[in-house]
Amino acid sequence: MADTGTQTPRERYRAQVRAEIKEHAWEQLATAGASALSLNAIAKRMGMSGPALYRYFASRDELITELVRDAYQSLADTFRAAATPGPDAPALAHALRGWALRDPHRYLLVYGTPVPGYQAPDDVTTIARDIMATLLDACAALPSDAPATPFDSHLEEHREWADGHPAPPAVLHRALTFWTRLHGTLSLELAGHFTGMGFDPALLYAAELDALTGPSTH
Amino acid sequence: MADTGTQTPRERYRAQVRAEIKEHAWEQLATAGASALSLNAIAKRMGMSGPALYRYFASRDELITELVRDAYQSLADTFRAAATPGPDAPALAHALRGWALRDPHRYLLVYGTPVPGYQAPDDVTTIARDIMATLLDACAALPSDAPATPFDSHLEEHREWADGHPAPPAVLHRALTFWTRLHGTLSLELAGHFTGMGFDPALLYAAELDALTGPSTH
DNA sequence: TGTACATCAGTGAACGCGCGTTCACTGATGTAC
DNA sequence: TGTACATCAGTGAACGCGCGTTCACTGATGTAC
Repeated sequence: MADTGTQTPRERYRAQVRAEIKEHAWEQLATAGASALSLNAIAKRMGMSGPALYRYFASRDELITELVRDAYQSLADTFRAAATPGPDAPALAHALRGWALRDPHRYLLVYGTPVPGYQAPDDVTTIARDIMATLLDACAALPSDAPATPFDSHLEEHREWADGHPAPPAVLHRALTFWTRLHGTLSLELAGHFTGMGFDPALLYAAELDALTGPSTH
Repeated sequence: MADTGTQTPRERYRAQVRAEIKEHAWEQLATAGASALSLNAIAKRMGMSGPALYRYFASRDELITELVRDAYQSLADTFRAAATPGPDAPALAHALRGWALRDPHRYLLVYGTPVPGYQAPDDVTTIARDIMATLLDACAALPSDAPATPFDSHLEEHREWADGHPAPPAVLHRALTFWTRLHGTLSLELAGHFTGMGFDPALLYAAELDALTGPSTH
């Protein structure tokens, strides 16, 4: 990630094995679920002995933390890329859904049922704020015609989470709404609650997006 | 649940112990998470030996299935109670949030990250449809002024999930939207994604409800 | 270019643990005559 | 009311398993002179 140029061969090898461990971890996450993640199983699938992994991760918890961090970072990168041509809420929405469907377990590691007792490290919060900032930019660029609601004034007094972003409360509200509505359809879809219902989840998602941005953008 | 009158003492005792096991299971679910549910641990906390529980549940999976079923049924009952004075969407919304906050792990067992490989039994689907029916009734009673969307016509052709309910597509759409939006804020709140953000999740939830029903109902 | 030494990846054995589940058994509770 | 039998709740031992993690060790890779 940083300083790739001045790596010694040993450092490069370490980074490579670490990455390979994480790849196997993702695989295992996808097939067996988050709580079944086992260092021994990963080692076995890599053709190594169990204790060998302790050269690369101090504990199982550290590996999970790393996976969570990577998941957040990957979403932040995806968002940033979707917003590079300029702030664009529909583009963010599509990027979010694509990112989630590409690897549902990565999405669930971030937004799924929290692991009891697990505490996300500080830098994850930083990345989360970065994601929110991109979203706020996009919502600020949206044409605004919605009337002010009581919740808007509540937000005016509780805007620390916007991290200094100059958006007016209506935009803060819209960003939150954007976030919760898309997450609502997406998480129900990923949890399988729409299977067997007949309709196309993608269209429901698109309908929610339209309601948020105005049908004109479609 | 059924036939309580003609129970023999032995049957009554069985039912009692089964209930006690489930209570301990919920407790353990709340403290250790869904995947850490252990028959042995439950038995120990009840002052029994591990194998004793096999008189009451054929396996760990059967116990979990029973918990899932109970969770669905309890939501269905809550919904039905909230709709007894008459179909009332805001009442359902408040009932849903109350039900979720009263026991977050029960909510998460239904709507959280799905356990890989776990397949819900058929009667759960039946209960889920019952819940949806109550919601459809409430949405049908709501004043309707929204313009028809492209998704509405898609729903017109994919309405099997409404299980014969005569609601027009706009109502189907509204019911789905009701469901996904409330779930969106609720699940993010329960997963802790709003902690440290400053605003009051209850107000965001109320704002979403207002947007769904029109501010007049508040 | 060669030798001595330090670094470090990986191994295998071991520890203690808890899990789900089976099995043969004991002892109490209920039933039939 | 009393005896013989069937039912069934619960026990303790056992099986096999996989887990996270530690430890002392081997052997290869890099570094310093």
